[in-house]
Amino acid sequence: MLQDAPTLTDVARLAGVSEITVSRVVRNKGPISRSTRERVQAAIEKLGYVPNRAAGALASAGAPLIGVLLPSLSNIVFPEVLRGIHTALASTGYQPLIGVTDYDPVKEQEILSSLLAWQPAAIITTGFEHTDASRRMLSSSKIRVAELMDTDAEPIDIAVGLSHRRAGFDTGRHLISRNYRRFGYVGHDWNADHRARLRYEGLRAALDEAGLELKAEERFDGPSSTMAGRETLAALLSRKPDLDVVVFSNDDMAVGGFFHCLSANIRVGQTLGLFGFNGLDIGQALPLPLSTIRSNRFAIGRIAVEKLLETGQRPAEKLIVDTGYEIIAGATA
Amino acid sequence: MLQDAPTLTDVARLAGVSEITVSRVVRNKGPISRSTRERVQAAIEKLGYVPNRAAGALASAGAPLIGVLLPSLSNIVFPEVLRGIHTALASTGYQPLIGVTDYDPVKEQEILSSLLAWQPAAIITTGFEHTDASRRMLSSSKIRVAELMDTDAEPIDIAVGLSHRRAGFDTGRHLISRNYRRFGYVGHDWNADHRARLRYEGLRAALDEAGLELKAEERFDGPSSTMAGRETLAALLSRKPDLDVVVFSNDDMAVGGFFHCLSANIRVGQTLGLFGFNGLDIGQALPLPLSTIRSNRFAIGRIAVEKLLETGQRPAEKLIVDTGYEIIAGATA
DNA sequence: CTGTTAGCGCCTTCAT
DNA sequence: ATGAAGGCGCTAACAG
Repeated sequence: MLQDAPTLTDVARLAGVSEITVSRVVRNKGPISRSTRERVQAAIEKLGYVPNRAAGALASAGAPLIGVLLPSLSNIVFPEVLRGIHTALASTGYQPLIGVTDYDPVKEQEILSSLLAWQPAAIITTGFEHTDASRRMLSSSKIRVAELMDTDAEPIDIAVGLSHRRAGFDTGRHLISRNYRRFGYVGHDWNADHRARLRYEGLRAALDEAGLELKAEERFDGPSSTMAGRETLAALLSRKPDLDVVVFSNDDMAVGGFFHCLSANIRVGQTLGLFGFNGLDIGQALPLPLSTIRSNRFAIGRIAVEKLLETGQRPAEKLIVDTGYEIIAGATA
Repeated sequence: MLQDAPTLTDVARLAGVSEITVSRVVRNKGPISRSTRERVQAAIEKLGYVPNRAAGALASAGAPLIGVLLPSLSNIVFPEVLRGIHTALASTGYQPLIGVTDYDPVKEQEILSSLLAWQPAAIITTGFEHTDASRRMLSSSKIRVAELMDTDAEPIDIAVGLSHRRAGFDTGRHLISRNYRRFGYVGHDWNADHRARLRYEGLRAALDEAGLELKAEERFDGPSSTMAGRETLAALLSRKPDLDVVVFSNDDMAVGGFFHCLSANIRVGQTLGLFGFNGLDIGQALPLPLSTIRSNRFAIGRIAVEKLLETGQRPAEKLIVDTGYEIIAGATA
């Protein structure tokens, strides 16, 4: 801590006012005459006073913090959500307190309880998969809660995201309309990534509707990565070489698939179509821009914060904000 | 906040002991008899008691928080450092409080002061470029401070990172030993990214020592990205086609350069060598693994936390931990 | 527009 | 091994 950090009392004494007056100036709250405000501000600067947030939080039963629970920092998607959160928070005086759950609801519960111990103004979490205890903590508290990424279930308070099922469905529809018929799928571990599974199911539904089927699928047993995409596509094609398009669980995997095609001399977009999900920059910088779906990750984070801070009280109505998605036609499918 | 959250008092009453006894059980501190501990723990579970951290922080003049200042979340390097920090923190009871500075020392200073307001146990920040005011806040407080990424200057307390100047120098040496002579350089904005500039200077020094020079260089005016690397290499080669190797400010840029070569039918590793910095997964998943240097970003975050928590007091001696780097020979240079 | 009073929930210090 | 008293720095609620 700061050594001998000055307190409200010190400032008040120097400015010749009471503590509460300084407090009001600091928080910019309540009516203060121009002259006292200036006197107080001078004293604050002179002493280099910085309010003690712990004291403030205790006295007002609430901290200017937003608890943020992310499943992972390895998947670039979540740093981007976090960037959106940070951007929206920048001018508000709130700060994010971050926890990483490793896609584990039990770990989420532990971290949640330690975040709640700070009496944050709101909690931002990911998806709808929580333990009963987490759900209870969140419901019995009255703080605002945003569940991000997904809109395919009923939120506790606010949901911000997109329908992954529909995104998968539209992927299928889009590719069918481009005359692809022999579909393959390359995925990663979806016990962890529930939303990848929803997209897969949407894809299957679209194929079904058109009387088509997945000719082959292969799932890497681990998190998504470029290397995993590369190796898993290789494995898929060695089993089933005559596919005309492969849908990947996300762009990381698809970019890896693209690299495999380069190595194996497969003409992407002609012999074989490739389709991703997310619309990452890397995919669009490829020699052939990746065909994919843009999920609006930055917007998800930003909008979540905006909605959460609109009202301190949880409204009667649950709110679902669909941030949508767009198909990026690209050149790989 | 939790509605009617139970307090120490409630637990104490239920367990038939005094508050301080409960406090001791919760913090696992001081002598407690087996039987009272169990009685108290039962009461805690029964009530679902969660300690109020704000009150704890106020009473003990210090919060179980680590302030973390990162320049950016867009550059994958920093989420990886953060991952290391999180991993090391996981079992300690400390939580990270994160601020993003956008490479702006003034913004850093503002965020620093608001982090310090929580009385954190330590501050982790990036590089050595701080405002005088920041430096004063950090010095006059007695809390531990780690400055990450870099070891090319004197730290306030602890530095954890690598010498970017030497990394640049070794890049030059390595490429010269592989008989490259006609060097080009593709960079990004180094007003923001000071360390990219150090690597550049190291490279120049190595060339100098060998009686060589940079035949051409081009810097993108903005942050590094795959697309920037792609376009900037194209620009460089259109001006100066007869280079035999190009060094990039980092892997993102180099991967973009690789993509340009694919599009322009330049045979990488034969007609033209490419060299990056960081050792990102994406570079190693390319059809030709990228020649680059592995910086140990995860380790930097992890070690910083370990060292910071070793002692609460700042030791007399400043500590510099060199996490080193390795040349990844790769296949592109 | 400014001040007084009374805690917020916990921990430190000292006693027993 | 346990407890009593007091205060950390701030703010809510009310007065004036």
